[in-house]
Amino acid sequence: MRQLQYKLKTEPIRINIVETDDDLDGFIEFVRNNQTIAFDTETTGLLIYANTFKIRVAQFSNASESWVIPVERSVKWSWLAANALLRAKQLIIQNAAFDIPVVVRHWGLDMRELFEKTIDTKILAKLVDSRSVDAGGTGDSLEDLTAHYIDKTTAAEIKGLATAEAKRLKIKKDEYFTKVSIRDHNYLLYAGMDPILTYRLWKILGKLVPSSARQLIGFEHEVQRVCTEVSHRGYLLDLAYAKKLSSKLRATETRNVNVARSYGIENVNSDAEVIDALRYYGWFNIPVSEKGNESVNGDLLQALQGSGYKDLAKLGKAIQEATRARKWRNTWVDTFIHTADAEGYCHPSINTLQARTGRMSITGIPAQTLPAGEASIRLCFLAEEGHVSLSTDYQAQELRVLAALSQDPVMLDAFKRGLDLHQVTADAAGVTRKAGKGTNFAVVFGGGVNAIVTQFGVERTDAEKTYKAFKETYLGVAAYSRRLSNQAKRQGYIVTPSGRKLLIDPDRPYSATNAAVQSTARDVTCRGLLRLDKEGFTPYIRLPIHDEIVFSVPAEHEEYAARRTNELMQEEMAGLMISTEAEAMGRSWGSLYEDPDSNRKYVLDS
DNA sequence: TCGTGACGCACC
DNA sequence: AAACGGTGCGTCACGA
Repeated sequence: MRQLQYKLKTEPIRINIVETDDDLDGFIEFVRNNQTIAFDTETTGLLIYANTFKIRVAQFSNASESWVIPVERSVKWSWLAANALLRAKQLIIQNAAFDIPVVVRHWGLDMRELFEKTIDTKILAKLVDSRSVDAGGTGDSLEDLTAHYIDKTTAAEIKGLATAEAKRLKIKKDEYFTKVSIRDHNYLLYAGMDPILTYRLWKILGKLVPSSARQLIGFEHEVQRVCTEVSHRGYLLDLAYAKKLSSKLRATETRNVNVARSYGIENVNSDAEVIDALRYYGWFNIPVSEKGNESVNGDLLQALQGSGYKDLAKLGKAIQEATRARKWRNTWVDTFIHTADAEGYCHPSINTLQARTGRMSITGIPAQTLPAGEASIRLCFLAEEGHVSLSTDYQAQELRVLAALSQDPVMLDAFKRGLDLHQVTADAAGVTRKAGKGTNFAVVFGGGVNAIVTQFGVERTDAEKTYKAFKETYLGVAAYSRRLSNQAKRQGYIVTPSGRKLLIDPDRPYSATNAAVQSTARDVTCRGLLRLDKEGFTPYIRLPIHDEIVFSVPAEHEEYAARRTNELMQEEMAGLMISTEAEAMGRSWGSLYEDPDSNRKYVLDS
């Protein structure tokens, strides 16, 4: 058997590499003697559901001894590794949302069984400090956490490994994990070290989770399990439609690129070229970015179209349409086509605790950033055969949460009476609903008059008037914001009602209100998600998106599903109902967005 | 040839 | 007195 040594600071680490069947006895004994085991895999990439995806190595560790099983070399070894997972009483994994679906898909293990005995160090780390490294926090990757909690040198070696090794082996970095020899010393050494570090992080982080947040540990693991099940099941792609849309977008791009070319612009994405051309045609009003660079943006292209100069208008429109068509194709449609699995399902990656407020992020199907109120992209996704799409979302979720948290009597009363809060704010200032709405949102975001003007396009005098009226009308919100802001100043953090500790930047204490609202709103959605799960809805969930959950439900039960998802998702918070609305239509997700008046079948308020 | 910063643009 | 919160992704430009 091959053994490697590593020195973690001063402590010797032993890494055992299985090379022949004779080496397995030691591994079996290790599994028998260690009820709690840290687990990790090395794979050929990150796209778990791609045809070419393979598990290369499986690693099992305690604090100082690691077993590396090159499962790629033997079905029997894969089987033994799978069995080790079944035998373990407790698994410690860094980012179980990756490794568990990997072994479920490739070794046929049961997802729920694995999640139920897993502690994810990434979840623990997020509950200790949810900030990214850029924001002054610990980050949540194994490397960043190792650097912060264990040892900087080790972290640097791991972080630099793939780059350095790719260079040494004269291959691209992306190819390293696929092409490196399964017997490569460094590859095996660092594969062996990963679960050692994970195990040690578990020991350290377990003690650091604040007492207020301890109740969230179980909750967050449940949320992760449900979301990983959703991701694992995937969302059915309408491949024929997607391909048609892709060529349509390509045609639009080509047509408009040719127009731009006739004005001397080869690359519509190059700001420098576009600006040169505009100057040539007599347009000198070029926006300047925050860093002082001239740049092309939507406002400029819009201004050209309204300029009254035929050529400039034509050029502005062409550039806008070309770049949009290209972006839509690259970002959405072609990505869906290329990442769909063999059965035609796309698998969103759901990071249940991505943002510092705890908000989720969804990549793969970047569901959170699809064009709003626009059907064509969502028409790529279908409910199952015989099913329809159902979307249930919270109504004015963040504003209701703000009302509940602040207990502002005017806001609470307005919601309880079913009034339109944007109009209530507008009326208090005698301005348009648009100004009222902008002000409501700006305040939730922690902004002031400037935010209302620049973000929501409100006249400055109206913005000033409405902002003032907001403060005078919702005295409870103002008091709540002061309270939170003072707390953040005094102790550097706030604690949300669920017990989540949110560290607030000392130079931005006013952001505490937004942090509390955003984080609590996220908790509302996640609690709803768990109630849905408990009642067996998980197989029908396709995507959670901030304040909304998208389902595929059997057509004959759509009315029941609409009613029941409403009942399960809504919840009362400090006397105010955070209510929902369910909407069902055709088979495609996009059908919820097209022709809303004529085709809508069910719209049920909670 | 890569990784990264800056930017714009999608969203809640 | 005033304060723009949280994300992901594609592209270009630039420097190692």
